[in-house]
Amino acid sequence: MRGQRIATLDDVARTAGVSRATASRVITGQGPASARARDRVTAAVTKLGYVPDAAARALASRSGTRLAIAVIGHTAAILDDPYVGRVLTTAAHIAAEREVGVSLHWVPLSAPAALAGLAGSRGLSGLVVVNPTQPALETVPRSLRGRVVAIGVGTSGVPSFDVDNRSGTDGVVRHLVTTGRRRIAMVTGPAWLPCVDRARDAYQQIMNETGCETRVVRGDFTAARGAAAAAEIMTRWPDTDAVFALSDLTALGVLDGLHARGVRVPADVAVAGFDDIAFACLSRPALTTSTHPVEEIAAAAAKAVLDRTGDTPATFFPSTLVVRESA
Amino acid sequence: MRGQRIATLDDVARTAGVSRATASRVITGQGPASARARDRVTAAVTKLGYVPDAAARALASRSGTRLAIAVIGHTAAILDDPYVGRVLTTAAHIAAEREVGVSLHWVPLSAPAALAGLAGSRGLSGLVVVNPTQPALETVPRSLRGRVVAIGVGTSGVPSFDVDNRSGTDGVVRHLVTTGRRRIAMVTGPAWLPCVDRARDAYQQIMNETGCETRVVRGDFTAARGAAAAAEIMTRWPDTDAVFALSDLTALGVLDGLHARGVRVPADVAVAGFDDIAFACLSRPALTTSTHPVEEIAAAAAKAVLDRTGDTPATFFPSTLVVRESA
DNA sequence: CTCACACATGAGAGCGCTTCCATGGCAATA
DNA sequence: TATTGCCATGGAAGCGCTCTCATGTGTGAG
Repeated sequence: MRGQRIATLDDVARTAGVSRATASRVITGQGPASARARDRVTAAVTKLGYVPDAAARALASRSGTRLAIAVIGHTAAILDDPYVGRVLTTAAHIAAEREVGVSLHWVPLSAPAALAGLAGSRGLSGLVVVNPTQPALETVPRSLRGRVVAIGVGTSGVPSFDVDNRSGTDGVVRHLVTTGRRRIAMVTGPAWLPCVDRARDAYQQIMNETGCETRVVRGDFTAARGAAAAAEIMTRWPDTDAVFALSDLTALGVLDGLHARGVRVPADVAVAGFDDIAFACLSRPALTTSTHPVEEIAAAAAKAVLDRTGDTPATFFPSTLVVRESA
Repeated sequence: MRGQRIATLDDVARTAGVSRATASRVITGQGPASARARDRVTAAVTKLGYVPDAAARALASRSGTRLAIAVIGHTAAILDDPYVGRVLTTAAHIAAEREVGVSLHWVPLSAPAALAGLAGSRGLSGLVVVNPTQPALETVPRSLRGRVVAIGVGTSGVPSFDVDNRSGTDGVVRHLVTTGRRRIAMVTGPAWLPCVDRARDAYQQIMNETGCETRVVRGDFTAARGAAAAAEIMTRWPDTDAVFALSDLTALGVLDGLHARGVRVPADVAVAGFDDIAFACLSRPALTTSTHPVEEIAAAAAKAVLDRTGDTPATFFPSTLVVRESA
C-alpha cells in the first residue's frame, strides 16, 4: 500500500465524468455504451491504474470467479506431490474454458474447519477436495455441500471421484505373483486415507488366495519413508522377494533403500509402485507401477462441481499396470 | 446451491434474536458480548450451518486474508515442477504464522493481465510472483506494486528474490572442467526467463576462459526436452564429454536420453543438473547438481510481502555444488 | 411537425460483512 | 436516592462492485 490509495470504480467514473454504472458497463463489456463513454472510461482506467476487485465483484454479481482445490493433509509437504500438480493443471484448463481461475489451498488435518471456510466463500464457483477425510467434510454445513466434490473416496456426503485402488492393487500384486514372487511385502500409506485400506484389503486377499504370508509396513507416501521401509522389511523378513509400495515416491525410496543394502532389483527383489508419476520411467531400473488417469479424474471432478452435475455418489476410474524393469 | 440459500450473518442474527453487530462480535471474537448473546449466536451458527464469507469480510474489514502465489508460464504444466510445491509449502507456513491462507494461481504468458487482477484483489494480503516477466509485471499499476514481490530476477519494479544463477552455474561448470571435461554442452531453459541468460553467460565465460567451444541447446525445463536434447547434442557434437542442464528435470531427461543411446554416465559423458530436486539423489546414477535454498528464498519473499519490508531491489541466495555420481 | 422507438445514461438498491457511534441498563459510589 | 462509569447492544454507514429501472436523448416513420 505505502499510503497509495487503490483506485476504485468510483474514481474511474469521476475521472471519466460518467456514472459508476456506465463505467462498470464499459469495463465489463456488458450492456450498451457510446463510443465517447468507452474512450473516456478506458482512458481513466489506464490513467488511474484501475483494477477491479474480484471479491467485490463476486459479492455484487452473486457469482463465483474461482475454482478452489483444497488438499487435506497432515503436512503442507503434500503439495510437493506431483499428483497435486497434475490435478491443478487439469483443473486450470477446465476452469479456463469457463473463464474462472483456480486456486490451491492446504487444509491441515489438525484444522479441518478451514475447509468449511472455503466452501462458504461466495467468491468460489466450486470446491474440489483432494484426499478428503470425513471429519473435514463434516465441518461443511449441508447447505454448502452442493458446491463441493471430492477426489478420493471413502467419505460420504459429496460426489467423489477416484481411481479404483482395489483393482489397481490387484493388478500389480497379481503381476508379482505371476512372475513367480511369493514373499511379497507391501508399504501402505497414511492411516487416515480410506483408499489405503481398500488397497491393503486387496493385497491381503490375494495373499490369502495364494497361501502367502502378508507383510505390511506403514508408509506415508514419501520417498524417505520408502527407504526406511525397505530397511525394515529386509530386516524383519530377509527372504522377501518383492515389495509393493502404494505410491511411486515411496517405491523410489524403496529402490534407494534396497540399493544401499546391496540388494539387486529386480534380480533379488522386485519393486512395484503405484501412481505412475513422471519419474517412474526415469529411475534405474525403471519402475513397474500402475498408471492412474489423474487428468481424467480431475477433469471429471472439476466439471462436476462447475456444472453442478447431479448427484453421482462415487465414480471409479480404472488403474492399469505398467510393466517396466523393476518387476 | 441446489436451491438451498446460503445462510448469512443476517440470518444468524435474526435466529439468535440479536443485531447483526452483536452476531459479528461474537463470531469474530472481537468486542464485548454477554454470555447469553454468545450462546444464542453460536447456537444459531451451528443450527443454520453459517460460514462467514471471506470475500465480504475482506471487503468490509479492508484487510486481506490470503497470500497468493502466481506462477507465470507458457503452460499450466509449470505447476508440476516440484519447485513450485516447495515455494508453496514454505509460503503456507509463513502465512499460517500470520493467520492468513495461501493460494496458488497460474498466469499464462499469453494473458499477463491476469496478474494485475490478482494484485488488485483486496482479499489478498500479498502477491508473490514466481518466474516474473517484465510484460506481466507491467500490467500491474504502480499503485499496486507495493503488494507484490517476485521470486526470480531480471525484472524491475518490485523487490525480487532469487538464487544466484551466475555463480551457481559457475560452480557446476568449473567442477566439470576440474574433473577433466572439456567438451561441455549446456541445455538452457525457456527464452523468456531472464535468469536463463545469466546462467548461459556464466557458462560461455568459462568456456572462453578455458578455450573451449560452446555447445548450447535450448531447453524448457522438462524431462522430455532433456531426452531430446541429449539426442541432439550427441548427434551434432558426438565427442561431447559433459552435459550441464539448467534444471534437474531436464538433466534427468538427459540421463534417460543418453542411456537410450547406450552412452555411459559418467564414464563417457558427465551429466550435471541444477536445482537439487528430491529426485536428484534417487536417480541412477545419482545426479550431480547445484542445490538451491528454495525454502529460504520463498520465506524471504513471503515475509517481505506480508510485512511490507522496505524496498530491497534484488536479493540473491547462494547455490552450492552437490557432487554425486553423474559428474 | 409529431409520435414512437430505440439506445445511452444515472440514480439507487443491495451483495455480506465490519465497525463507529450513540444509547440503554446496570452496579458501584457518593 | 442521585450520580458516575462501564459494559452490552443496536443503528447505520460504509467496503467496491453489479444490475434493475426510470429517465433522457436522438433517430426515423407517419
